[in-house]
Amino acid sequence: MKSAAKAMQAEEVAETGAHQIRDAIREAIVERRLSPGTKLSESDVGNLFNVSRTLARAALQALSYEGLVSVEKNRGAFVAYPSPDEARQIFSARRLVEPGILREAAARITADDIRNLRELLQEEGRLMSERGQTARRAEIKASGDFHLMLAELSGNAIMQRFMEELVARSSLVIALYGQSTASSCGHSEHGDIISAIEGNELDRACQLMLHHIAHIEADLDLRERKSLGLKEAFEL
Amino acid sequence: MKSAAKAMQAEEVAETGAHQIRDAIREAIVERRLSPGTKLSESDVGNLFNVSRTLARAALQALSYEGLVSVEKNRGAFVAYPSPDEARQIFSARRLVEPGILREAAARITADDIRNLRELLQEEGRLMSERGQTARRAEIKASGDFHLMLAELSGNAIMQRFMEELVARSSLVIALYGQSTASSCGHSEHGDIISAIEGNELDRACQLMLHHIAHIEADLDLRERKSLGLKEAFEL
DNA sequence: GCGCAGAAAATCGTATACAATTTAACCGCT
DNA sequence: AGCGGTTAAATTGTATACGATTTTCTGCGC
Repeated sequence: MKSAAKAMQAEEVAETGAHQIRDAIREAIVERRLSPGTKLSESDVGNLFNVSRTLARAALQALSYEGLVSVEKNRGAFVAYPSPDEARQIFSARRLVEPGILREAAARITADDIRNLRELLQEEGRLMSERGQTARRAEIKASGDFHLMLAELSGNAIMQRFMEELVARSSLVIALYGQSTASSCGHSEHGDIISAIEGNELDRACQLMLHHIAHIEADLDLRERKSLGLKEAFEL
Repeated sequence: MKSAAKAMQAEEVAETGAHQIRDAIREAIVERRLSPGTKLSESDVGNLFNVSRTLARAALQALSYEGLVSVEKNRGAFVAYPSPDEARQIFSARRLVEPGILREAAARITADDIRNLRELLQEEGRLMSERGQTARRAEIKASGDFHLMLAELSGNAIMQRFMEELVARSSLVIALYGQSTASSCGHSEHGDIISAIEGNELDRACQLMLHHIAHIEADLDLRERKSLGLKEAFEL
C-alpha cells in the first residue's frame, strides 16, 4: 500500500543505499525490536548492513529528522527516548490534524477504499487473537496502518508524510509509557470510524477519531521517569 | 525569536557545520535570493562555505527533507520547483493545521505575546512602505514570521517545526506562481487576526485565518507551466 | 577497597580519494 | 551547417583516512 502511493507521485529519492538502511532501522524501531535509548553507533550500523560509515551516518541523520533517533554531538545516535512532554505534543499534534485528514479522506473515499480499510481491520483483528512476538509486531504495524491509510486517502502527500512521522513516534511513546500490554485497546474503534465515514456521518467520525486518540493516550503513564537512580531506587 | 524558542527546548543538533550551511541556504531560498530550479552542486556549496563536500552534501540532504531542495539521483540538488499540485497540497495542509494552531496559541497567549505580535506587525508594515530588495526580503520574512510566531505560541514544538516547513515551502510557491508583485496583500489581515484573538473571538479568528490563507492562494496562478518547450513556445 | 589521574580504545567530525554516472566537448561524417 | 558517436570533463556515490572528542581501562596513591 505504501509503496504504491510513493511510486504514484514520482518520488525520487536522494540516496540509494542510505535509504534502505533508514527504512530498515525505522521499521525495527516502530516494531519495537529496538528499544528507546539503544545506542546506534555508526560503525555498528555500517557493519550490519555492509556499508561504510558514510551511509550509516546518512541513514541515522535522516532518522533524526523524523524524530525517531536523537543524535548527540560527539556522542552518537540513540533510538529516541521521548520525554513525557514530547509525548503529549505528539498526541496533541495528532488530535490537531487527524480530524482534518479524516474529513479530506472522507471526501474522496471510494467503495473500493472502504473495502480495503475493512480488510486491513480484519487482518488486525486476526493478529490480535494470535500470540507470539511476530504477531504482536504485525499487530502494532497494522494498528498504525489504519491511520496511515486514511492519510493516504486524503490525497495530500505532505500530510501523509507528517502522519507517518507522528504514527512512528507514537509507537515509541507507547513502547515507553504504555501500561496495558494490549496495544489492541482501540481496535473496535477503528471499525466504528469506518462505519461513520461510510454512513456519511462526518462529524461523528471526527468525534470518534478524537475519542480514539484520547483512549490511546489514556493508556499512557506520562510521569517523568528520571531513571530514579541511586538512592530513590532503594529507598523503599 | 526563533533562536530563543530553539534554545528553550534544549535542541541538540546533529552536525556542527552542516547546520549553519543548511540554515544559510534555507534563508537564501526563503528570501528568494535563490530561485526555484537553481542547481546547488555539492562542490560549489562546499567551496562557498569553505567546507568539504561531505558537509555540503549533508546540508543539501537536510534541506531535501524539508522539501526546499530536491535531489535527483546522480544528478545533484536543485532548489525545489513545486508543481501546482504540490502547491495546492501545501496550502491545503496550512488550512488544515493553522486554525488548530491558532486555537492552541490563543489558549496560552499572554499580554506580552500580543505586544510582541503587534510589534512584528508594525515592523512588517514599515518594511512594506520601504523600497529596495533588502526591504522586500525582510518583508517576506516578516510576513511568514507572523504565522511562525503563532506556532511558537502554541507550545507544540512538533507543530512549530511543521509550520516552519510549510511557511518556507509557501515562499517557494509564491515565488513561482505569485501574480501580484506585492506579497503584502494580506498584511492587514494579520492585524485582524490578532484583534480577534485578543477579543476572545476564537471562532472568528479561525475564520479570518482561513480567509487569509485563501487570499494568499487566490493570488497564485496555478496553471501547469510545462516549460512549454519546443513548438508551443513559438506557435503564436 | 575506593577514588582519581593518565593513557589506551572507541567513536564521532570532517576531509580526501577513488569509482560510477552524467554532462559537455570534440570530431569526423553526411 | 547539422548530426551522431566517441571521448574527456565534471559531478555524484561511496569508501577510506585522519584529527578531535568521549569513553573506558589501568594503575597508583590513599
